[in-house]
Amino acid sequence: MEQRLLKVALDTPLHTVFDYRWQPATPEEPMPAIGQLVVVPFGRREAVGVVVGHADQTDLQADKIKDVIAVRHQLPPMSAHWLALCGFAADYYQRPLGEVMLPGLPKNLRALTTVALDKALKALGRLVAPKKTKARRKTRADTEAITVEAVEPGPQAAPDPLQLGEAPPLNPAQQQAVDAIAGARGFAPLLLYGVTGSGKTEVYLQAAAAILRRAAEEVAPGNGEEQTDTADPGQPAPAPAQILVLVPEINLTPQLEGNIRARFPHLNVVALHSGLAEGERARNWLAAHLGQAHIVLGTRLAILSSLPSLKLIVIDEEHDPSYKQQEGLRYSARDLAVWRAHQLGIPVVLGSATPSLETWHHAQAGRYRRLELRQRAAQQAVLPTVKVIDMERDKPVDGLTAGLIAAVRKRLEQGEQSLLFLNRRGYAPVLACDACGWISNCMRCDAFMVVHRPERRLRCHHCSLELAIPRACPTCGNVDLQPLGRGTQRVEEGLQAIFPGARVLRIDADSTRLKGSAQSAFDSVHRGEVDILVGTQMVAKGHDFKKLTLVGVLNPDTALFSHDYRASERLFAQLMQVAGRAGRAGLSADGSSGEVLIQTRYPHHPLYQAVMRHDYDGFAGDLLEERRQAHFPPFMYQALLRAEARELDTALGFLKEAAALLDAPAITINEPIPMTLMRVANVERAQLLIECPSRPALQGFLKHWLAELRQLKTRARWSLEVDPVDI
DNA sequence: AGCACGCCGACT
DNA sequence: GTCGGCGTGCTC
Repeated sequence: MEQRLLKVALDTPLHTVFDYRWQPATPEEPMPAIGQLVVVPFGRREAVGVVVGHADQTDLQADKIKDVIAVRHQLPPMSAHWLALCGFAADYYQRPLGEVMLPGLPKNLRALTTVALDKALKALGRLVAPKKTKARRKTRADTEAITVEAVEPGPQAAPDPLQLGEAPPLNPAQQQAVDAIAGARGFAPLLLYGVTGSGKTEVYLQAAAAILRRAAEEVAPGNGEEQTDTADPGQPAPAPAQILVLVPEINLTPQLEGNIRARFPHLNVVALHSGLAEGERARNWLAAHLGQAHIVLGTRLAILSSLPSLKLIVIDEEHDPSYKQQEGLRYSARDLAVWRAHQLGIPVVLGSATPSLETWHHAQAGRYRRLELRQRAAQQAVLPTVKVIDMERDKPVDGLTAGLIAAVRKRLEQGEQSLLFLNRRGYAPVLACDACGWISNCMRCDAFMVVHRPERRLRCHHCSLELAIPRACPTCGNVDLQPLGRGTQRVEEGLQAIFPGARVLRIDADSTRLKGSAQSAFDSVHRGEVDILVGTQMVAKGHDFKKLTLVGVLNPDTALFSHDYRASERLFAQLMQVAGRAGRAGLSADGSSGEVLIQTRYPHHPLYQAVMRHDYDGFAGDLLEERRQAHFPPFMYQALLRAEARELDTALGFLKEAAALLDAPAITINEPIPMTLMRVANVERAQLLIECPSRPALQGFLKHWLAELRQLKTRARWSLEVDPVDI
């Protein structure tokens, strides 16, 4: 019997694919290929799905099967590799296939009409062509300037589209890294381990250049001659190779995007992240899918994009927590990148000054090759001096010790910039009544409402409930309510009082709520219009402030005693990262290197001691040993079953039932426990941790267990997270 | 998840 | 008499 049925993946939480009948509209219409997008009726509505298989029979009753409505023939089908990637992610994270495949597609491709899709396709056929001619014109001008002394190129010679912007010379360690990446054959996971400012970006750029160049030579051995016979003038030629560069947050790394575009002026570089407008996102996604884009620079979601000629994946700041999606399909873009590279047999570069312990462990075990950059690449730049200020001896006033104030004053006098880092936004984390003990609890969450003084509001950072700051205590009427502790707003206020003439700027989620305001804030720092910058982790990433020579860390101690065993790993990375902001451009006016001052009550804590020595190796070694002994990741694989309900007992009851359901050797099912933040927005939450030293054994168990769980009748909403990061 | 159907309370 | 609450059930 002829194959007339299509297996279609749809974006629904149902763990199945759906069968549809296909009838050609005309006798010539070809059967939709696997990977093709189709429109199908689904329940009362219509939906776009992906064809994942062909069949000629089904168990379903014939009258239940509906016809495919339309086939998106104008789009080439998704590649077998992309389908395999989605299949892996669906299996691994225990989610339906359609939930992996479809939410990652731009909305314009999932629309029921093709208007936006056709517009984007048309724009790509047109937009890229003029861009190319423009680039060529520029090339010709460059060539003329250079060829005055060089050999005159033949009049017919086409300009080399791979001609690159000027690349600075590499130091030996960088050169070795580039050679290792570009020279890799087959799957090659490489850890590029180098402190901030050691020139990792240059390694990415030159390795990318080498790979693109080699691919171009393989495609056209005739030394840059164009294949004119097959080329369709309206359709740009596919890129000989594609490079995917992942960054944690694109808005915080505009410099990288600028560097890539400047280095590869003749290549098609596209961005993929959630901040793009729909039209642009669709165009960029299509440029990648059609093979037109040479370089895709994106956030974690870009790992699920279609890249038919992918030859290299780079993950910058691979340790960054934002590579883990924290809702829906809770995937790790870093882990999927490694899988993808493995499946394609290509190199994947994991870059970091403070690698995740998982990656470090792989490198130590020899599974990942370690490439090390020991020195800062800029000639005068040296590592900043890190010191601790003992808050027991130098008591802070308004959160600032005399030592830190003196250091800031010195930088002011030298006309240099200071950055004060504090991971707490708002004015004060809690408002309290001295008289009766009332504190500003959120009425919907187990959390305090944070004082926001400029807005004169109390805000819950978990459910975003807002109230005006009460004028008097709601329980006893006392008018003297005290803000306890301090956030960035209060530090900003304190600094203004201490340094009345200084220009203080606060950068945090509150001050940059408006679109584009973060960029303009950073620009004003770059222009030297700011003396003292106060900020949360937003300021720790990416930015290279030339005049910044002092970094003060106000009170990082809380992370030392967190119940989350990953807190110290994160704190170390954060301190190293923010420390890297100091003195990137070179020496301070007084001849010293950049300076980092950490205010703490525990100056002898091993974590701070390691930061002072810039000793990631030692710190990571100790931490890994602790993890080994405590049977924590990366020596243990975990999954977390979460449940939430209006009543805590409903959630706990479900988890207890789940825990009793199946037993398996080597699988540890812990006691269900209420979550640290038990109640959010009036929903009670609890969780159950499952552990196993073998990843395949855990995977096998989860598959059966979840099938059973789906049979349970419960009022609790539940979800499973594989490889959880926040426990 | 959507989006239906379905069966009980307060409104014009 | 209708609007609408969200419980239950289905989607090829």
